[in-house]
Amino acid sequence: MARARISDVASAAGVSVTTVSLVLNNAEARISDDTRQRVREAAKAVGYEPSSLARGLRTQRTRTVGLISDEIATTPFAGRMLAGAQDVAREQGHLVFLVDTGADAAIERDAIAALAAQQVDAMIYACMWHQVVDAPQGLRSDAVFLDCRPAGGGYRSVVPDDRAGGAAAVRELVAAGHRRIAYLDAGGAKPIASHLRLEGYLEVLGEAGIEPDPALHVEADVSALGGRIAVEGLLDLPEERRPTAIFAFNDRLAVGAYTAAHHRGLDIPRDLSIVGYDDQQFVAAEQDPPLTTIALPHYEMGRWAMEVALGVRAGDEDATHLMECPVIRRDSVGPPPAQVAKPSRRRASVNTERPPWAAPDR
Amino acid sequence: MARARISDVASAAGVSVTTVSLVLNNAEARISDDTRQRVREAAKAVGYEPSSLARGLRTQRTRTVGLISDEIATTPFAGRMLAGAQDVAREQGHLVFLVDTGADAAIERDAIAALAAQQVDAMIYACMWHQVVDAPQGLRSDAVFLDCRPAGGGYRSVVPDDRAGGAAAVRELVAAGHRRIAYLDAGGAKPIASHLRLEGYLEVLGEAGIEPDPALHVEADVSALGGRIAVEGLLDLPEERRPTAIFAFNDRLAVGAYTAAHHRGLDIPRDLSIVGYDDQQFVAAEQDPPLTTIALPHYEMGRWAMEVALGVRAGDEDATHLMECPVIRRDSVGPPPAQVAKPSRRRASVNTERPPWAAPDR
DNA sequence: TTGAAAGCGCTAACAC
DNA sequence: GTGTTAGCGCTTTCAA
Repeated sequence: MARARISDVASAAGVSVTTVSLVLNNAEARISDDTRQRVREAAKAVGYEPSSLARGLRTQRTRTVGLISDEIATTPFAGRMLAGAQDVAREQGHLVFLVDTGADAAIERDAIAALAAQQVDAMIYACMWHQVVDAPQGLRSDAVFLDCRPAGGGYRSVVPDDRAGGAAAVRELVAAGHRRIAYLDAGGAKPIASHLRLEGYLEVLGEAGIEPDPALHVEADVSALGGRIAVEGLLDLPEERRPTAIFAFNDRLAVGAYTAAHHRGLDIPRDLSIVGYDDQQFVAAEQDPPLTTIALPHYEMGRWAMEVALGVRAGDEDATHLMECPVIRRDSVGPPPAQVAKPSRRRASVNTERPPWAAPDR
Repeated sequence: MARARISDVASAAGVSVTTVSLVLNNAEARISDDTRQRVREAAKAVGYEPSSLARGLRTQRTRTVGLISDEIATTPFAGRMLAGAQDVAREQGHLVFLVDTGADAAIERDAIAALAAQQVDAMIYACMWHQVVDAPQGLRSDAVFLDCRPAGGGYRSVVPDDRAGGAAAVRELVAAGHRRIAYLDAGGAKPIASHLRLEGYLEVLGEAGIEPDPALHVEADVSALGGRIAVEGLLDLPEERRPTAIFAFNDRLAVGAYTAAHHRGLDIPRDLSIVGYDDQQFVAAEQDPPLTTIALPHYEMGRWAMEVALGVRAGDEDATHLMECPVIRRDSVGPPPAQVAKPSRRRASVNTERPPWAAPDR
């Protein structure tokens, strides 16, 4: 059977369509309770569901929002942003159009046009990871950027506070007593977060009066293998320069550090402490031992973006909102192995026996 | 400035709206090339973009599809299904409404109603993993189920061929020479795939004339830790009953198997071969050594579902389409360690030397 | 307290 | 070849 229209409800209830519309939209209007009742029953009886299309055409508001992203939906890293955005959309009675563009400019342009043709009430432009992007042509000026910032400004945006996050990570290590802390950085086309986290790292080293050792700032291919290789290099350092703790740019790199440590027969955190970044779902918590890390507030950023886009929350015009990255304490951080007073003759080598400095010191 | 309407284009080009509509929709109609040209220019000049709302209202086709899922978008496991579905939607000029319900029945019901009110042309009901579900009330009968089947039938659906996938995994191991092959199964509320893969396992054991050993069918909590614990049990078996290979229900469990093996000082694949399932993005390939596994054809299933939903492909009415799970060969499978003719005195212990039987036998 | 009617922007049957 | 016009299903102004 065809969809019931408002006129069907009207005739079933013996009133005009105006009345039906007024009742169903809970208008203030003075309609007798009796009529209200009749209309509601009639609507239920004929199975009436208003057409969003017709309503949208008339009101010029569609209760619809477009979320365009590079590939957050089809990649396993940032899905929680979608959850946050969707939850808000649902709370506000909106539906979301999602389009992953694979970072293809042509697809992006078409998507923006299609979304505009749909007359979405709001638009969110999201990235899989924190970056500065060129705002796509044709993007409406009230769009909000999620996990990225437009190169020229001019839009509201939300990104993680990676500098503070990096600082928090290193502070965690300093508080445990570490002084020789390496930063296992991302190599190649360094993401902006890598610079920011480095700043946090240096800042805390400064606070703690630790002289940064350039040898402890290493770069790696962002993968478990890349992390492993770089950490092997770190562990090859002469003992007195070897790090007792590693702050990894992200959890994948941290996983590589685990592998390198295990191959050396090193125990985490007894012989080496590690803190990651991202709190990647189903990886950070599943390491052995579970990885202490800094969480990317994906869900919260998703919520923030949608709230601002829908006008539920006021986002400062043309400003970037920094969102806190909380420390997730698990079991990969402990006190450093006891100091060796003077350089020993031992060379870096595969340790199968428990190293002498490995006894916990508290 | 307000959106340009079709009438703006018409007056700019000095023609009627009919002509504009005909031209812009590439109708066969007899319109002079000259007019076509003028209309196109006028449209571009005023920046005309047709309103999908008005068009949808008039034609009763919205070029829009609703994809409702439990949580494929917000969880890191099945995002590629979305990529497949989206790619097809884009190719067909459709936009997709995505709603993750978190498997909440009330949210699901509301979402279905909202999507119906939007007059989506098609609807896909997707799950994060292969399961049999109760078709939600109110779901239109031409909806297609993705990675799940409706309990009572009556809908078109696509799921992975887990039985064949399980068989392929075990065949891989048998071909490498293994006879003592464990199935590291999912415990608890066993997913339907667990039964199916077990069938495949038993089938291939039968083909190979291997008597299934109940001690080699173990269950684990579906997590790396769960896998590790279960595999430790397996490795504690007396040598002659100990498995030389493990087929894990999924990659997460396989990761646990890696951990257990490493703690025993066992090398993969020299001392123990492992095959996983899922080809989970960024985990299977990043293991050390990279994990041989069976891929879940997420992208292809997503494509299939959208193609059928949009009528690009004929899906058999009320039938479940089984999609092949390809073997992804990496480096975790090798020949079994040489047989020890009679129980030896060697106990399970950390092997640092390469065992004499480790030479490849083909 | 309720109803008539205009109109949101478009397509398509029909007329010329 | 091209134009007129009737709706698609709704909201909302204005009148009664």
